[in-house]
Amino acid sequence: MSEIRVRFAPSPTGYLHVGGARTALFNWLFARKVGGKFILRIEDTDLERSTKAATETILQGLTWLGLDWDEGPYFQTENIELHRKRAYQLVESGSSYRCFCTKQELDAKRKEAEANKVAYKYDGTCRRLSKSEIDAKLAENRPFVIRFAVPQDGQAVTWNDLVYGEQVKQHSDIEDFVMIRADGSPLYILSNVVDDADQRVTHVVRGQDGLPNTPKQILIYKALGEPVPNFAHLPLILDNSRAKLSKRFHGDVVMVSFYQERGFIPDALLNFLALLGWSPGMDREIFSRQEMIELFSFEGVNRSNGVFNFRKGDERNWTDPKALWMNAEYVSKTDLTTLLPMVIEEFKSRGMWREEYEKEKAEWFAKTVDLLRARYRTLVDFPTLGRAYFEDDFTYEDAAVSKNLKDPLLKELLPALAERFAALEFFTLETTEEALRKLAEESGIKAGLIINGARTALTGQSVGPGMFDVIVTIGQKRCVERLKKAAQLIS
RNA sequence: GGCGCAUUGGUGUAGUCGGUUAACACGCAGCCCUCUCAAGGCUGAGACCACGGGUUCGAGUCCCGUAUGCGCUACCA
Repeated sequence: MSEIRVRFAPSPTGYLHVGGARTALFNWLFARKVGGKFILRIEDTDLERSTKAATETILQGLTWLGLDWDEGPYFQTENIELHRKRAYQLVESGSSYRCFCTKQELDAKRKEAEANKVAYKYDGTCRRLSKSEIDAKLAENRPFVIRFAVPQDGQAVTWNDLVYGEQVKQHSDIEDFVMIRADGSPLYILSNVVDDADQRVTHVVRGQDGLPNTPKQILIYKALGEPVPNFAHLPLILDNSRAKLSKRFHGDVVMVSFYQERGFIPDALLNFLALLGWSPGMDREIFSRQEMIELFSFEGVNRSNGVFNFRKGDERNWTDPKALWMNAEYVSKTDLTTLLPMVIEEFKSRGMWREEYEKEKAEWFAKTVDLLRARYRTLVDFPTLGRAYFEDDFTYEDAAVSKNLKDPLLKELLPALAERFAALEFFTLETTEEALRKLAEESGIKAGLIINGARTALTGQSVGPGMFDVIVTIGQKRCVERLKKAAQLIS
């Protein structure tokens, strides 16, 4: 059994989007599972639209996701000579031919067919050209394209798609497609096959939009005398109105880089993407990379298109709620030692990182992250929602202030609490709680009033971890200062 | 228009060879816990398995048709 080889072959015409990431993921999972090779090939033959920046973005995205490739990146443009050579080889062998029809002629025929409501298919005019006719046109320097001569034998192309099962396509339904343009450049349909053959790809795993041109490609493989690879087509990802996901319409949510910016953990995104179109067939949804690798199979891939459940303009659910939930799971369940570097990175990129966090306050930092994580959904939440735990210049949320700092009694109580906190010799969960409850008791009011008032005074928010954890985390000195300061907020 | 693929609650999915009160998760609602919460616990609503015919004692599961959606239909990739 020879080596199994798969490839991810994006065209560098933009960012890496979630659909592409999922295709890459499935290729990667399969390769890792069977001990094969995962190849990266950049299909940059569309010179007009391909950019160096897009290639960078794609590589960066895959790297961030941890989808490491074993070979490449290969660039399709570097192989153009081979593509051309192979096409001419087919002309020699008679399975392809030069077509001198002009675009204008073809357009006219297409229009006519449309007007008559007949399916347009190239009529094979040039396929019937005699040797002398061809030589004559060549002598006149007439431009030509190279078309594949689809067998007219009433047979069909068949293959067993690993996801979609047995497929049959009649030769008569396939037109003599163009492989080489008049300017001599190869088309995707050809380049793709030649590169896959050249790179000895054994399994073509790609989006379902590649399904219709698979028969054509199989025809090319056969004419070239190359082994036909296995094909596995993946369902597409649509939006909730069943339209294709696009940057133009949906904005940044389709870009992998956006998830990185918004604080996603790569494993969480991968986990979510994997389940969008694949299921290991069990009542579990959280899988580590290793588990996904072990569990992956094409039989588990769904055949119907998946819906990316996201609504524009919902700030809280800025992407599919399930993706957010999954990321939250990862944020709160990932080993702290694994999570910490990611959080630290987040602080660094926001200029909130301090030397002491990796020295004398390293333990404090880790504990604080651990305390906050259960309520956070993304990495970004730590420096933003959690700002008050790390910086003194946090903001008081209006809603929190009006909810918890309403009672005039607090104007006296908060400073009083500050006094008692300041007097504490040991600042612990127990001592702070005792001090606070005692104050409440002596004042004849419910502890909750002071607790919630303190919450907003200390963090600017109305939600958070258990209050005494918050108090101890923020520390004696800062608690005292903030309690005094907050009293001024009360009218 | 032609060719192809698909169709289980709002979303993602499970339902091997036809016999289940159609399962799980997200989301949603309510309740509990509690010093708060977007955290945790519990409960619930929500699917006549697209529709119509068959086959069968019995179909989400098999067959045919229809509808709908999506893809392809380029000298784009």
